[in-house]
Amino acid sequence: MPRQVDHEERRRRLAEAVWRLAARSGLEDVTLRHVAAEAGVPARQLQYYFGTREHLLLGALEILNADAERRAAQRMSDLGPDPSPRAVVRAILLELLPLDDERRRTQVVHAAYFVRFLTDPALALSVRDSPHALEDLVASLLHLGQELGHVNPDLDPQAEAAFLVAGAQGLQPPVLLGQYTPQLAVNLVDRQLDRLFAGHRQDA
Amino acid sequence: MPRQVDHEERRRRLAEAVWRLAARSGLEDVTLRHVAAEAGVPARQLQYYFGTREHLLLGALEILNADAERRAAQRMSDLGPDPSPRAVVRAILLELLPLDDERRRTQVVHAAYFVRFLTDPALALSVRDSPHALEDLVASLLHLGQELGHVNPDLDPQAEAAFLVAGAQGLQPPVLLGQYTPQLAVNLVDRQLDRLFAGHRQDA
DNA sequence: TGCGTTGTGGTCCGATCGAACCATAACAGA
DNA sequence: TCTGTTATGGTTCGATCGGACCACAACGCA
Repeated sequence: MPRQVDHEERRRRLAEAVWRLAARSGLEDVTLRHVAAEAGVPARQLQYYFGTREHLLLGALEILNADAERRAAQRMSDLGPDPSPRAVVRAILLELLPLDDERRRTQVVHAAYFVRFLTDPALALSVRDSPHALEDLVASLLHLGQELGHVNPDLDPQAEAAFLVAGAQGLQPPVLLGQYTPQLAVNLVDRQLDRLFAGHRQDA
Repeated sequence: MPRQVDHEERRRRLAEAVWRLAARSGLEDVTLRHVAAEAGVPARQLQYYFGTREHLLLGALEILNADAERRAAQRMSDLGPDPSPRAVVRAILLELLPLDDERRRTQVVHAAYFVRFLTDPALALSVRDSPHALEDLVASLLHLGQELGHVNPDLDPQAEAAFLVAGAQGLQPPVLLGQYTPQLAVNLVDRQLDRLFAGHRQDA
């Protein structure tokens, strides 16, 4: 194999150019020429590494999702050993808020792709593979919290988890638009956690 | 004035074609030719009634927003005279869910425009004119509910209102993607209303 | 030293883009 | 009936689109 080149590295650089353009003005402006100019390479490279524009969009999204997942996993393990259910739920929800440039970028790019998710079957797989994974995870943590006596045993973990996740996701637009500060969004989430983790009985 | 033509009617028809295309595959496919074909008119008409493509996108969005506002107002008045705070809050939140074709279309088109809202100053005005109007309205209704003894006086109306609205808005994507049924989303909202309108003291 | 695979750069093609341009049909008022 | 505004249709332009094509540089292997 001649001309040793790191394919993954190349694809990542091109994908990053796609993200920047998509976040700036939507998929509309993600043309092969613009991406090439943004990445500082001849347009021909895009064909070589991704083939068609459709594959470029799909590939860029996959890399973005893989990155986001890795960062999320990292922040989860940063919680240390044996984190409380509340801390884990909080970390999950904060992952859904645009609290830094990486999360902001991920969420804006997802917004740019969203309408395509509705119709494009290839892209739909990127989001539908585990539709309720987050909600189920939060629900199980709430259930665990109930067993530990941190959470009111009367409430329905699944329903509360679903609304918690929806709430965090619904806080994205106003924060991205600058209507809410990130801090306010975090406060709103914490307030809900205060309510749920009210500690009805400290003993098991 | 010759050739009596209802301009508003024409612009509406063209705007509807924009909505259909935008909802189907995003702003990317909203080209002058596609819109003309979708509306069944020569492309020239779009120039005449909207000027540039940019003005077409902006105009179509304004008509969409005006329609949505009118429908919302209609459903509010359908609540009858002297509706309970809970009924009004519920109606507001359900307006944010894709429960029929019109709401679904409105919300999908908004999603298609979203990334533009972040950067395009002209479009930003369409959403930023009253950033907290909904939250404030819900908050005032929760406060009224507290005075009527329908709502726990301990909770913070503004914070709960903000999270309610965010939650409803965050339920849009899973419903649009078919991961949640509309009925499930409504149930989740009603569950939160059950919690908030717990009726701590029935007398004032 | 060739040889064949791998990667790069530049160019070209047909299609389509947004928008300008022009001719003319329709019709209210003089 | 004539006139000028209003509206419509069709055509054309330069730019840009996605993607195909071709020549060739780089390099491991025989």
